[in-house]
Amino acid sequence: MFEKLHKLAGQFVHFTSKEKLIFENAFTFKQIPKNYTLVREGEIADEIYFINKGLLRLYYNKEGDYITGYIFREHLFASSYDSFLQRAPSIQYLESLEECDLLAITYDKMEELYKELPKMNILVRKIAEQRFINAQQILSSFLIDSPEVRYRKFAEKNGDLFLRIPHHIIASYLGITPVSLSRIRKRVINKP
Amino acid sequence: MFEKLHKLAGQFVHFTSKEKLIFENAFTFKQIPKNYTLVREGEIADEIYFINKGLLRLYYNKEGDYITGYIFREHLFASSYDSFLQRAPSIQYLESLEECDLLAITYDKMEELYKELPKMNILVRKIAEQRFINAQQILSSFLIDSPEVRYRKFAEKNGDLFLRIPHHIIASYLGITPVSLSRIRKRVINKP
DNA sequence: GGAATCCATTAACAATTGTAAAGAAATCAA
DNA sequence: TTGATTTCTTTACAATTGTTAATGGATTCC
Repeated sequence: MFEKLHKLAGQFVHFTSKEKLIFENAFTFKQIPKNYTLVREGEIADEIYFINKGLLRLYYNKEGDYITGYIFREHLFASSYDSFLQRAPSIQYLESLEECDLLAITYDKMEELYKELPKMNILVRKIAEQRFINAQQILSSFLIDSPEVRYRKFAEKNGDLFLRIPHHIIASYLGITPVSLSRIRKRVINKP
Repeated sequence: MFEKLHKLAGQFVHFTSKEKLIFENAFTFKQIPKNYTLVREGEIADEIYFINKGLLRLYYNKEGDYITGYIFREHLFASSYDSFLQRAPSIQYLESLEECDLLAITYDKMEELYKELPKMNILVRKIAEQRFINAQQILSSFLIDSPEVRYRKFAEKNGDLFLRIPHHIIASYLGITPVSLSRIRKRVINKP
C-alpha cells in the first residue's frame, strides 16, 4: 500500500519506523472509478493524491473545449497545485482517466505533518523542485521544438498512453488539435 | 543591500536578528556589466542570484539560434535551476540584459544554511512552490492562448521590457519569430 | 443486442506562422 | 563623428496548422 510512496520519500529523507507510521497515517486510501472528478473549476483543491494505480489528468475548460494541462502517471503526486498551495479557487479540473488507487492527504494534515516531522519540509522542497524542473522541461519543448518533435518526444516516453487514453486528450496536451495530431502521426509513420 | 531579500524571506519565515546575519553572510555582492555571462551551456551552475537591480535572461542555443527561456526581473531569484539543483551540466545560458546588482549564494553555502537554519527548508520550499506555480501558468498560456493573446498578456504585465531589451528576445520567449511578433504588434495597435 | 455516443481519420479551405531577403533606423565601438 | 553592427519592419512565398464537416469504426449504455 505504502511501498511506492516510501520509495519516493526514501530518495530524499530517511524516516525512522515511528516517523514512517506518522507519515502513513496522514494519508487515506481512495479508490475511484474512471472519469471521476476529484477537483472542479472554482473549487479549492483540499487534497493532493499519490497515485498507486491508474492515470489522472489536469485540464482546463476553455469555452467548452477541454485542454489537458498534465497527465499524471503512477507513483507521482497529483493535484491542482496552484489551488492547493494558494488556497484559491482552482482554474482546472482534476479527473481520472482510468480506475485509480490513490493515497490522499488533506491540506490540514499536511500542515500538521510539517510540525510533527520537520523533515517533511525537506521532502516537499525536493518534490517541488523536481516538479519545477519538469515543468521547465516541458515549457522548453514548447519554445524549442515543433509540434512534430514534441509528438516524437512524447511518444518515445509515453507511447503506451496512445493505447490507454483517447488521442484528443494527448493532442491538447501537446498544444495541437486532434486533426493535427492525426496528420503528424501519419507523417511520422511514413518517415520514422 | 539586503532590504528586498529580507522582504521576500519575511513573507514566508521569521528570522531573528542573529539568523538574519547568518543569512546575509551567506551571500556575496556581485556587480556585473550588460551582456555578462554567468552560466554557460555545459557548465554546472554553482550559484543562484537574487537580483537587486537589472535583468537576467535564461536562454537555449539551438543550432545557432538563441531562444529565451525566461526573463528574470528585479527582486527574484535567478539561476539555471535544473543545473544548480541536479549538479548537472546546464543546457542553458544565464546572461545579463542590463548592468546588474546581484546577491550570489553558492551551492555549498546553501547546504550549510540548510543545516544552520532549518527554517531555510521552509523558505526554499515556498520559493520552489511559487516558481512551480509560475512555470505552470506560463505553460498553460502555451496550451490555451494563441500567440497574439500570449503577447497581449505579456505586454500588460511587462510592457516596460519592450523599451529595455531587444524585441527578438521577447519573441522567442513568446514562442514566435521576430517577424511574427512584429506582425502581431501591428495587428494589436490597430485593434487594441 | 441495438441505439446512441464518442472517436480517429480524411478532405478542403482559410488563417496563421515560418523563412528568406532587403532596407531603414538605431545602437555601438573605434 | 563615422563606419560597422545590430535591430526592427516589411514583403513575398512556402509550410504548417486550424476549422469545419463528413465518414466509418469503436465503444458505451440502456
